[in-house]
Amino acid sequence: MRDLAQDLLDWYDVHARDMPWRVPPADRKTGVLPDPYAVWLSEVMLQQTTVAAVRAYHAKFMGLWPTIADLAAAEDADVMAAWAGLGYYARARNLLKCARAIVADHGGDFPQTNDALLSLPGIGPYTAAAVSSIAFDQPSVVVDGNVERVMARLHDVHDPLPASKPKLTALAAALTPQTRSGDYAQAVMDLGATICSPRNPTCALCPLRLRCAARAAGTAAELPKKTPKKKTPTRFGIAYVVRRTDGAWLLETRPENGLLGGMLGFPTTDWSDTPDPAPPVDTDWQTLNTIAKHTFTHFHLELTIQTSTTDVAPTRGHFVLAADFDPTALPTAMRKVYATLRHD
DNA sequence: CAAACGTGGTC
DNA sequence: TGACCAAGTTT
Repeated sequence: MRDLAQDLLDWYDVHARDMPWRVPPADRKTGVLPDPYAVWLSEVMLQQTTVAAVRAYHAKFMGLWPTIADLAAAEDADVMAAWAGLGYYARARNLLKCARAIVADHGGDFPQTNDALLSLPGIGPYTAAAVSSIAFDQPSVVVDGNVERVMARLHDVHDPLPASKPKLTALAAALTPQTRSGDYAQAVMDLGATICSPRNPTCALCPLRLRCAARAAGTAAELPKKTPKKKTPTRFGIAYVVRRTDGAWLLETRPENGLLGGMLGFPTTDWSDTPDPAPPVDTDWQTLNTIAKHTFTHFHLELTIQTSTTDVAPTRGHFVLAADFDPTALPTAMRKVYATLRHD
């Protein structure tokens, strides 16, 4: 009886998705492996993020910092600015920590084993397995959202996530081959991203359809089950937009930890049900008619915008000359505040 | 272990 | 409009 993994690899040989950080299966068969730096960068960017969103950022980072030594030597603010808009900013902070640790502790060479990678900042179970298998062909067990879904359907597992994760991981481990490990990891994820998709899976085209338990039971589309989430609350705040009389903008680098940590933005109040006003300058304020709205993972935010022009020294933040102000270096929530200024 | 942590696309 | 979803990690 043919191996499930072999069926998947045969499918991947024909249907592998094209990505700039990848080496196609035909080339991998001749012994060519991808640049581990490019693979690691892609995997961190791909955490909870679509391939479509990652492509441009990956190209930008590889252009600005072609090697891990270049990235390790970069300024924090430049890296955070380049990451702006991609989200989950702790990833960018940990990306730098990881690059510097590899340069300082590993001579600039990527660790090749799952366990060694796991000890680095921003590298958890998924990323350690992905990098060790894709960049070094180690037989690590890669379990991401795609693999969870494929395993849940293949074995018709109805227990809800995240409680069922250990069971799905064990099923994935039983299927992981000892050879072509990198291709296999990418094959399962490609299958989950295309054929075995969350909604309307195209089972008729699936290389595993004849041995899929959920396909037989007619339950594929409703798996994996997930425990229901709470509905997202709305929080409120004030964003302060201060211009100096020479046109300079008052901006503030947010604290390392917490929401939008380490990112540049306009000074704001805290974000809560009833925020305390916290203007960064003692001056007269004008309130805009339009409210900037933005949704984060776990709450909606409605920001009232107050503006002023003053040369009074602020109590927090720093002025950035108009010529040096780049709105694309702001996270999306702050870009919406900026965009509101000209449309209000 | 549950919660925090972004964003853009889709239904 | 709103809820769900995407190659998770950290605390």
